[in-house]
Amino acid sequence: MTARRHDPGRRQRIIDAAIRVAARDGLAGLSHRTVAAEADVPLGSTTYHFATLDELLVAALCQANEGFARVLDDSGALTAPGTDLAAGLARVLGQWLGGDRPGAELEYELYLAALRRPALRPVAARWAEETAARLAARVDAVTARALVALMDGICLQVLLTGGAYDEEYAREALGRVIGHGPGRRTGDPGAGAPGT
Amino acid sequence: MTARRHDPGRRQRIIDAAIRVAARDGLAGLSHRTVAAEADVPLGSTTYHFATLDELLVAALCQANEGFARVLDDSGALTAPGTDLAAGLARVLGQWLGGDRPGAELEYELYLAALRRPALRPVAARWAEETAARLAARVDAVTARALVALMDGICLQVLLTGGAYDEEYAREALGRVIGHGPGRRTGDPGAGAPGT
DNA sequence: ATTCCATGTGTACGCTCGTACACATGGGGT
DNA sequence: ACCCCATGTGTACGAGCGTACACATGGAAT
Repeated sequence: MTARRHDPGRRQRIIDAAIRVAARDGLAGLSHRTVAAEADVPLGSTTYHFATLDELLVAALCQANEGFARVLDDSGALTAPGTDLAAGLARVLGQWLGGDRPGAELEYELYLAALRRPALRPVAARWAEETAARLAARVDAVTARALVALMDGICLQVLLTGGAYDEEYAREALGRVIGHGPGRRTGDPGAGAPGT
Repeated sequence: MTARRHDPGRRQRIIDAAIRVAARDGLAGLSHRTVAAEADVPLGSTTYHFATLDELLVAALCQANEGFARVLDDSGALTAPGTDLAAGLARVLGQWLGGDRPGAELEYELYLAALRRPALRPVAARWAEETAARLAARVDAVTARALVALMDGICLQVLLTGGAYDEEYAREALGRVIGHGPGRRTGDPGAGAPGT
């Protein structure tokens, strides 16, 4: 296992190169050759470590999935029981979408690729489950699932339509999903007034 | 303009063929040649009517977008003021996802392609706006936007993870988003109990 | 010391692709 | 009647692709 005679980090460097290529040119621009060029390794090396592109995509998606999870964990929105969860999640989404837009687009493109590539589905499903599990520290399981779905949908609309992210709108929508569950109420039922 | 000497429906037939190809093999399998073969027209004809693949995608997405809209309209969920909107929407999603799964996957794949193809973004944005506008007949604008996002996220998770669609869960989540707004309350706050 | 094989490297084949281009044809404006 | 050009058709070219394969190399097992 420890035997990597010449280039111990070769495999990892290929994955990193694939992520850079996909972030720059999209999944459409990802091929054994482009990755090999980006990683500065010969073509045969990429085909040796990842016989098929799907294998490489799975490895890249697994690695990219950690991006949002890290932002979520670092935010402390889940660990502080007294805080407003909806506001915390809305802020996390803003950080993620605003901080590294190309990276966010890449993560989402890899995630969405599961629609047509069955090999990626288990990885995508695992990401959704793990995110829901993190949220389950603050709310019940059904609410957690719904929150993941809503966050997915909000991100989707921002990234797809190219529109700006509206944190206050996100907070309001997330708050409604949390509101009826056993999670903390924001304490002001009038916040979601129909007027506006 | 009315001048279509030999094959008046040529352009439309190419769009239809593109949709069939994309539904069968995915966007990755869509090319001028595959579309030409499916439509039974020579290669040059597809390049003549759609100089670039993006043009063809835009035309296909515009046409595919009508799929969900039709299901939504036919359901009557929006036109009957006295009914439970959340339940109606949940049922519509079930019909759409269960009725023509390949068609639904195609619609979503085209929709999601807007992430990397700016040419598709206006079309994707228009779909979201129009859907929200339809919902605005029953709820306020903010709620309508949130409902679209949540429906997007729910469909996404079903299609991406390959899991089954849970209509009762969808009804509950949609109901919470509507609940705080001017829409009808379901009247049973205990429905979202953490137990199940 | 010798052997073995996981790993690394270079090259070639056949395929599909987008694009370009030359030519055919016939309806519509003149 | 005539010509024009939008439309239709066939073919070719160069590029990039996945894949396969033959060969190089040097730790590790013996």
